[in-house]
Amino acid sequence: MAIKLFIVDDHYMVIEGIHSLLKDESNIDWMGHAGNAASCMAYLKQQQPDIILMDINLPDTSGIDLCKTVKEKYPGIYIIALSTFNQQSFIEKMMNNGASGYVIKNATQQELMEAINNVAKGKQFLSFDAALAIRKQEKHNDLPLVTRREKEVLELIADGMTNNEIAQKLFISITTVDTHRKNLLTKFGSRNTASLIKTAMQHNLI
Amino acid sequence: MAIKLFIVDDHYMVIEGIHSLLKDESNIDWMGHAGNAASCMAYLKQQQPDIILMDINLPDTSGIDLCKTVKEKYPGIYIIALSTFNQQSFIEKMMNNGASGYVIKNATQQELMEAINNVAKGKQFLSFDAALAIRKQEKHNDLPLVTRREKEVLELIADGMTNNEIAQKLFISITTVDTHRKNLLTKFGSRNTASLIKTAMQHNLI
DNA sequence: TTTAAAATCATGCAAAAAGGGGATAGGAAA
DNA sequence: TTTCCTATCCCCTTTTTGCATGATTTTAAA
Repeated sequence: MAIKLFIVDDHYMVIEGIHSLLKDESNIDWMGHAGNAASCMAYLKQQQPDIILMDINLPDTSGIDLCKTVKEKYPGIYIIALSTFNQQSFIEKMMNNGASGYVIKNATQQELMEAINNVAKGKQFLSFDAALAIRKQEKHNDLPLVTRREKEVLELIADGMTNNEIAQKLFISITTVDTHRKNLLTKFGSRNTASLIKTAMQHNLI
Repeated sequence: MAIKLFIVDDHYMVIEGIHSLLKDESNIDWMGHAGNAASCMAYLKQQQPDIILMDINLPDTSGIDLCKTVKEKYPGIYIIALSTFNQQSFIEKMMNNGASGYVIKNATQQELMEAINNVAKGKQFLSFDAALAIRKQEKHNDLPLVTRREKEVLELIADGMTNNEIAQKLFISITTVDTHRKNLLTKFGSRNTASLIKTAMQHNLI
């Protein structure tokens, strides 16, 4: 029985590339493609594939959110995340949202087929590079753990507010805001606000 | 006479996609591909294509830098930038570095061929979306114009250095650094360093 | 070559942040 | 229960910024 495959990606060249890679595979039933989250959901109302290859960057909703939505409504569909980047945070988020695999867009035909076949059997599959990225992240876990309140304060700092203004906005004392600020500096290993904001943004925390 | 075409892109699926799109075109001579800047330069020592389709994001050097290098050594080769994003800054940088065209990766076969044919004749070509992005940017030019020195100072600020340290590093007076800082704040309309760094990063200036 | 912009330098003051030291209360986990 | 974490609060000192208001010299463009 052929595996029914559907693709969500806004890049025509990528769709064409995958199609070209898989067109000679007898056990793949190419169902078509969608260029954004909305038309993907519309398609799923009509037909359900076995596996969706889903790009992380979509023009409307992000692939990460779409993945969650699809899995909620159609838990039987397996999803393989597609991405240009093997960024730990993306991989994690997709897997947490129910994806069964993660393949980087420079994967070979063999790698892609391996991913599809594994996932079709209910297994998980991570690209070699993706697995590497995850392991690297596990080793030196350098993204600081900020608490809810700290993140809140961090965002207000980034918006240009002073401790005083933040204190008024959050109905807490200036000294409390100052403490959070100091803790943020310590956690990020930053010397001052400027480098704090920079590294926080690099970690996508703002 | 067929147009000799070479591709630099680190994503196998994209290469396969383009290959698939162009394989039936009689006036395209597919010369092969490179997955990074280094192997592209190595290839060019042996043979020179007429046109290079060049991805902006490469694993080693960025496509923006590679474009400049190639045009310096082989000014006769036309370069078409390939990108997932139609970000004004990327488009501008590539064109400034000698690229003749900019095509987004969701371009159709027709659009791609139009780009190649135009560029082969020495003309310029921008994807519809890319042209739109450029025009949009020209209209409400909200990204502040920072001078070389200001940008230099900005980056050092983002690295957590104080005015004093920056002054020592750049061999200028503290008051000069302070002036640059003030001008940056004014240009960005920021209230303080925190929001300055945030908006600067959002504009990809850091 | 004239003009405009960029880069350089200065003084003084008020506001804010950085860095040091602590303290208390509540909740979750061990 | 005790320990750890989070969130809250306070005092003090020094450093750094932010803001105002000036000026001179390169450098680039018209």
